Amino acid sequence: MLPDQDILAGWLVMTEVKIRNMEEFAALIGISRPTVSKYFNEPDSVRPTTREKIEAALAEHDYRPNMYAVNQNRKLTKNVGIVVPLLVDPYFAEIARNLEQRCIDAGYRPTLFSAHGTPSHEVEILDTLRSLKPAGVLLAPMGRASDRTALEKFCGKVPTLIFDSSVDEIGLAFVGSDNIQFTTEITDYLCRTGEPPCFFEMKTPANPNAHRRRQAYLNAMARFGHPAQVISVDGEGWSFEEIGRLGAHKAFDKDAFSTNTILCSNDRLAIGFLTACHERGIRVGREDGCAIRVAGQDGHPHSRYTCPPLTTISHDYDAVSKAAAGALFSAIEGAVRPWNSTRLEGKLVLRSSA
Amino acid sequence: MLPDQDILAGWLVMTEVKIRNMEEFAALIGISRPTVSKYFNEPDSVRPTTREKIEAALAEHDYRPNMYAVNQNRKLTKNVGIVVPLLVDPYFAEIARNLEQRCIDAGYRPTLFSAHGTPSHEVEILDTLRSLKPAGVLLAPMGRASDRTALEKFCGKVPTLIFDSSVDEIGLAFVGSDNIQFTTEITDYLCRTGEPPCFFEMKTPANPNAHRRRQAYLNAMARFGHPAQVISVDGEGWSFEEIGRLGAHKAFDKDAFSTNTILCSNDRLAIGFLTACHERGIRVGREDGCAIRVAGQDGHPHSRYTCPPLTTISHDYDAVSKAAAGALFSAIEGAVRPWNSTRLEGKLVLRSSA
DNA sequence: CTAATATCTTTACGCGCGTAAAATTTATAT
DNA sequence: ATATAAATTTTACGCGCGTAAAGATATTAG
Repeated sequence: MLPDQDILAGWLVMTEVKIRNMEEFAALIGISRPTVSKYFNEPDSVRPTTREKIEAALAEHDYRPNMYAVNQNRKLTKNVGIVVPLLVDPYFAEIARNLEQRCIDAGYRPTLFSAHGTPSHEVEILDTLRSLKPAGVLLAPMGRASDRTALEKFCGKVPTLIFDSSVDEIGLAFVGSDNIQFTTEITDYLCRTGEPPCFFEMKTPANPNAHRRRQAYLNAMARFGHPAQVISVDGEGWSFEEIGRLGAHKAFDKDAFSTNTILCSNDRLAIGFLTACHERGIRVGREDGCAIRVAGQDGHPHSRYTCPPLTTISHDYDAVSKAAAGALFSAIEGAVRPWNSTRLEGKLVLRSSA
Repeated sequence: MLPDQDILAGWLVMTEVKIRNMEEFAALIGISRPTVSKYFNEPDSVRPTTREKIEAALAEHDYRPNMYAVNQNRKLTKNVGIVVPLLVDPYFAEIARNLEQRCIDAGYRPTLFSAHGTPSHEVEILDTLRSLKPAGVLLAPMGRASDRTALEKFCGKVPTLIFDSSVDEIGLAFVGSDNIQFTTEITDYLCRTGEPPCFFEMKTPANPNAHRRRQAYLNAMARFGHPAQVISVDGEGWSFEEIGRLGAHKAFDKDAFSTNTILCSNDRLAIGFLTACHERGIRVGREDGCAIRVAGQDGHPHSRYTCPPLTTISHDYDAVSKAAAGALFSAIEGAVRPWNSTRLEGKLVLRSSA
């Protein structure tokens, strides 16, 4: 019960009243706590007139339910975890941003996590996540380095949608880009507009997308009747630019390229490749006077600003995040569907590098 | 109380027992719940022998306290909010990563937030943050567009350390880089090694760092006895690369540069500037045959991979985040100090662009 | 206007844990 | 061994809210 003098004080001084809990807040408006509780869980479940009263009071006295008390008994909260392998990579930052917004719009409370390129970190995140009792998780796994057992165990306990990089048949479903289409389309473009490309990649790529892309390149070249060449460079970890740069230098040193067109497995490798080209004084582009053409894959946020701007095939960020978030939400809300994989097409982005 | 058959089952099947709460967990080990509770709040506060018993049980039955129940009564949790204006900018992603790790190492639970370049988002984050009852917050404000009133109000309720971009005398303290030193040092370098630079910036910069840098440039040029030229380009928002690119084109069109050396207010502007140069066929660098020199400021993670690699003056990421996190933690743990401002020096990174 | 229905109020309990106080056991010092 | 301090157990209460049940009230349909 709220003492009368407090109500009076609140009436006189407005925002000065400190509301400690739902009880006090309800008393202030003159309705019962259970009704207020109902409002917070489903605003439409109360009569319009009471809803107005609550919202009016809400505007004046900035009370909000104690989220810890709210979630204590709830078996599933409104939390959604978003996990990416490396937030310092703007590609992941961008898709995470997109997913985050969709969660908010759907009434969930997203929390962002990055494994920062460290597999052990990924496991710790899953651990942390479990104690958050999330309604669901959107997870872009690290890939090869991921602890499969830990992932599987986690997916068994929390509704998890895998995106970006697939781990076979784990979680609710997979949503990502169609890497086959990516590489096929850009290979096709490169073949049509100049010398057929070679394929520049990491020897031990971080995730299976890279393998799909290599295979798609090989298939496309075979279909077009061109000789294929894959250049796999050394390097571990997530410093793709540096790996690309060093690998390019090494390849140039060995005169490894049998063509003037280089298709990189991803944009970050291509960025490093371009740096190496600049360092060697090699002009890159499709114009006259350029020695080689370089293309990437991903539509990395930075690809527009490389020198020359990078021709690439871009993820449909919006479509991927929409599909991923949508699939998770419908699963959370009860839809039961067998595991399935959605792979969305990318769009060619023609710029001056190739 | 745990029924005997469950204990037996636990003994036989090990991890099969589902422990629902601290009561059951304590009963399993044979100690009292309050002691277990004490352990979780301060492992050293219990006798070594009991601690061992608890940790042994912990290793076997993956029980962890319900964090919602734990935080419900706690006035301050172990949560720490980390808020940046734009996580898609690798500069912020990198410093956030650094801060996050320091929080974990210090026993706090960091949660990452990005305003995604939208001021209203920043306010919403502060709102969300309040309901998290964080022990403290590390906040890099958006700057000019921030809602000062909201910031001030928030800082009055939650121990908040401001970093990166200062808002005068708000929060516990400010930790950031010494923009004066930044610009003075790189201006000095440019003057010593070639034509004195002009200063390329946004007309309406996002945060006060830009003003400090411009002023430091003007002061340095005056001190060195060189004529100063500031080129302020149009553009709102956080798409610095595009603003730099378009601004550079416009400036070149008007033949605005009175010198062959351009010092950009930050690296992202410089990246856009370099793109414009490439688009116009202008060779950038300090070597023979280059038309202009371009330098940035920030030591952006990407600056190593521009073409040419960007000469810049880099934040001491490690020192800044160490000072920021340290100041917050000591304040949380009771240290009372008047508001103060720490500005750390940057290090010149010489690359081929200037 | 009455009946049926939707909404609200009252009352009451439980969640998982923090935490205080008093009694008891254990460790350490004399 | 005894006194003293430290750690632990027992007991008990409260936090802020979800939620169920039963009765009261308001709304809508007929």
